[in-house]
Amino acid sequence: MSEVRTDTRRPLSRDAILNAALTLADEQGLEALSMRRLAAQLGVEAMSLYNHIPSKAALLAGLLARTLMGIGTAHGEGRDWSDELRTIALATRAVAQRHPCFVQLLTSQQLHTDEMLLPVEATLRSLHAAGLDLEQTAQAYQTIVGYVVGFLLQERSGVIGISCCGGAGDPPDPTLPTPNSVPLIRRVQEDGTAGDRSFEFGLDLLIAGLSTRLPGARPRAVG
Amino acid sequence: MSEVRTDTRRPLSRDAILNAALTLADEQGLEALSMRRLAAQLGVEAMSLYNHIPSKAALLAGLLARTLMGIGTAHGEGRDWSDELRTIALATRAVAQRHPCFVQLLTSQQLHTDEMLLPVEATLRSLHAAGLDLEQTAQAYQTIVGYVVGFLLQERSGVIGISCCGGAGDPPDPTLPTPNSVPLIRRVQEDGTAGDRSFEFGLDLLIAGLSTRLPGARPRAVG
DNA sequence: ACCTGAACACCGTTCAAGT
DNA sequence: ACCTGAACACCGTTCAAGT
Repeated sequence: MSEVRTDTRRPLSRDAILNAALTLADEQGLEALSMRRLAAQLGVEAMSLYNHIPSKAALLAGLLARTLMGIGTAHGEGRDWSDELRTIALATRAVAQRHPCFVQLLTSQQLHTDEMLLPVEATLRSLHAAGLDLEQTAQAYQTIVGYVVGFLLQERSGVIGISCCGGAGDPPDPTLPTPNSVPLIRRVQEDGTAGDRSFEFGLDLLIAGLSTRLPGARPRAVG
Repeated sequence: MSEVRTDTRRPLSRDAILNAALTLADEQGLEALSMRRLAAQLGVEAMSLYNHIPSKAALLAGLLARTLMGIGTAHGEGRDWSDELRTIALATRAVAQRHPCFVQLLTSQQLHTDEMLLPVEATLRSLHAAGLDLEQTAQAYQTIVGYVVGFLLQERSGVIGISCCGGAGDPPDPTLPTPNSVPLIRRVQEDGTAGDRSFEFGLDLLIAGLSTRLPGARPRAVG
């Protein structure tokens, strides 16, 4: 309203842009995040953003890096590598629950900047330091991360899986379209997919399997 | 050249459109698939497509349904449910290798039409018929599909994981940008991620775990 | 019935101009 | 140094018009 209180309108930094972008993507979905809409939200013209961020791809990379940081490093939080893997898996799921756009962010771009690779590096280091050799480290990482991301994809936005049509999309048809074409899916849905329990079920299955197959476990990394 | 041989230019059906779209997406990447470019490839104007396909979303749904069909149903191909799960997992990976755009197709939209849900239904039926109850069926399905899709995401296009920066994107920087910021990732990459072996390692880990935890296995479904 | 041109409301991004 | 308007090359989609 009044152009006297210019103090309230903050000076538009890269950080402020990332903040606004993240809440916009979380609340309205990643597909609603356009440079023009983001600028409008910040009370500024679209082209002003390019003074702080080189491209939209860089913006998305920044969002992914920022959310990835929320996973943490789990350094020394577990007594052995399997505890650390478990901690990281649960932390990843927590981030996905805190930020609805996280999984889509993660699965729609490469981890090509060092900033985004840091959490990966930290996890690998944590496994390696716990006593796994290079191949075992890669194996454990790849298996667990595969499971976690795949599960989250099913959980969020109903992609792939069975989850009850929830997520970003609108309900496909209020009136059941074809009543009995896929009956078992409906029954499984009505039975209810037990989210937390189901996630930890598979997670513990994997970790237990890895523990018996990868002998390198050590009680505590010294130094 | 000659407008006499109109016979060679096929009459543009939904099927021909899907075929052209799939090869375009496989060869140039899903982000290169636009209605206008697809039409140009078919020697037609963009708006002509709307006579056969209601929207771009429907086009993508059709592509996903078509590629999903390639997984097959694995009905009676395995001796028990764990063999059937294994068959489905390997078939899914085979589709991903045959169609570079498959994983992106799968992780970027919901399975909201019955056409796309049919392979899921077939898999569930196969598990249920093998002796698992409803909750066990959901559990086994969710765990395996999570792992498979997550692994494929890492494998294709270097999303998430460690894989050697390959995939749809161009190499981020020929001159190594920051030589020692993420040293362990580089070492793991150079060590080489053993694709097939790594996939089956985790897969068998999961299936073995499921086998011991889900007691409902039966040697052969009767009828 | 099927194809088309023009048009609409959006995109990301560049660039010369403003302050 | 930072913001802006106009412009460019793209999108998906509608609609009235052609055959």
